[in-house]
Formats: sequence, structure tokens, C-alpha cells
Amino acid sequence: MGGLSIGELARRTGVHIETIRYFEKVGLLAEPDRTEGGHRVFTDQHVRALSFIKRARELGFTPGEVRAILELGGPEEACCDEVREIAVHHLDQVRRKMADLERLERLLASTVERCSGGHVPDCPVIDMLDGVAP
Amino acid sequence: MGGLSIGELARRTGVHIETIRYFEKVGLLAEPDRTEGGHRVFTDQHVRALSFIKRARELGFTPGEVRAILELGGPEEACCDEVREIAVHHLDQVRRKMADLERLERLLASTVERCSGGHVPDCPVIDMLDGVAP
DNA sequence: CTTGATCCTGTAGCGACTACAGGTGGCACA
DNA sequence: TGTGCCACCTGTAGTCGCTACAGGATCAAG
Repeated sequence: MGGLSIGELARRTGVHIETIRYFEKVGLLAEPDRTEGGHRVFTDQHVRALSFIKRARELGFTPGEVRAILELGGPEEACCDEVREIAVHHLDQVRRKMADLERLERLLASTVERCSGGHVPDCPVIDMLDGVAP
Repeated sequence: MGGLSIGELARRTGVHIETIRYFEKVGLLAEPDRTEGGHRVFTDQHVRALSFIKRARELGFTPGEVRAILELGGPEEACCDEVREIAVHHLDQVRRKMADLERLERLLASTVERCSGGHVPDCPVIDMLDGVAP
């Protein structure tokens, strides 16, 4: 029961077969059992772990962060605190990035506002790029 | 006047020499003039363009987006509108990502809250990873 | 005119996948 | 019991956006 081929696992999680093998190779996903002939046999827990990895990666956690969270998965004491620490740290970074982005957005928006549609010789954007941009 | 070596350009912009050559190779930065002996000679406009590229990359714009902005750099009409379009689109994506992240943060935080420090057998994080995490 | 820093090209490496080539495994169906 | 065929295996090479190095040429100061 619960014995999935790599193809089934890929279908259920939406992760490419090659990527699953890659995750296993770099130690993000536990090595599954094998059939006599060498085919991988995954369990439901692999499904959950892989879904977790996928979600975390999609949300911008680095493989290192994912690994760090995963390495706390045993019955260790401070696991939750450490997981939260990683998540909070990550969130901090994203918020900082977001703040930077909003700053740029304001810059671009105001730049664009001053360039009222047609070609103005002192449009700041054109001014910045003219003659050098390929 | 304004003739910079690649080293000076690197120092002024904080972009690695190799990266400057790379940007030139992939068409992000205009090809500079050369000395008799083949050394690149950059202008102040290169400094501005490269700074722009650097900032945009740091803020998460893809090379494709940067290229798209740069390609509007000539004295074209709708340039500003299009630049704004790209920026707004990018901002949208980041906001969506940020929303996803906040959702995960809430999930993790609440998960963590329920796991009150020590090892509890039904801590959701451990439960999710136990036995499969490497 | 020599010396040493800087520059040149070209190639290879990184991380995190992705894709392919060439070779087995597993299993339904005859 | 074959046999056909898809799914799976390993291993290598490609991608993207750089980064680093090797081996050589150029520049500018003394």
C-alpha cells in the first residue's frame, strides 16, 4: 500500500521526474526503496515532503532554507522555533525587497508621469538611456 | 573626455568586469569603442545605463524585462507608457508573490504556535516530515 | 624600454534544474 | 510463455546568469 512509482509521484505533486531524482541526489528528498529491478518506490510521506519542498521553492525559499527546515524534521526539541526563525528571516528579506521595489515603482511612475505620452526631448527615461541603449 | 576603462566602470558601478563583458555579449549594454590595442573605452552614458541595469536586476527584473525597457530607449513615442507597463506588470507579480508568502507565513506561524517548544508527537511540522525527511 | 598592472579572449565552473540518449524493468495481452 | 511497449534507469550535456580562471596582449609610468 502507498507504493508509488516516480511517475505517479510526479503526477500527484506536479514535480518533474528529473527534478525528483535531482532532489534525491542533493539530499532534499529521502532515498526511497527500490524494486528488485531498481525502480524507485515512494510512500505517501514522500508525497507530503515533496509537496512541501515544491511549495517552499515556489515561495522563494532557497534550497538551503528548505534543507534547513527539512533537517529539523526529526523528533528534535527546538524544531518549531527554528522553523519559524527561518520563515521569519525569509519574510524579512522579502519585505525588504518589496520595499525596494515600491521605491523603484514610485521613481518609475513619477518619471513616466513627467513624460506625457509623446516624445519629449527631456523625458528622463529616454535621457537616461538615449545613445547608449542598444 | 569621459573615456573609462572597464576597470573604472566596474569600480564606479560596482559591477564585476566579467559581468560587464557578459552584459555586452548578450546585448544588454551597448558595445563601446576600442583603443588601437582593443581595450574597451566606455562613456558616462555607459555608466548610467549599467547602473540602471544593475538596479533593475537587483530589484528582481528579469534580464528580459531589462532588455525590454532598454529597447525602448530610442526616441520612440510610447516609450514611457511601455516602460510603465513593464514596471507595473513586474510589481503585480511581486505583490502576488508577497501575498503567497504572507499566506505561508501565517500557516507556518500558526503551525509553530501549536508546537509549543518541546517535542510533541503531533506537532504538524514534525508530523509532515517525520520519517521521510533526510 | 622595461616592468607591472590592467586588459583581452576563450573556456570552464556554479546552482538548480531540464532534456536527452541509450539501456532495463514491469506488465498486459496473445 | 513470449512479446510488445511504456515507464523507468543512469549518466551526460544543455540552460541561464553570471563568475572565475588561463594564457596572452596592451597600456602607462618610470
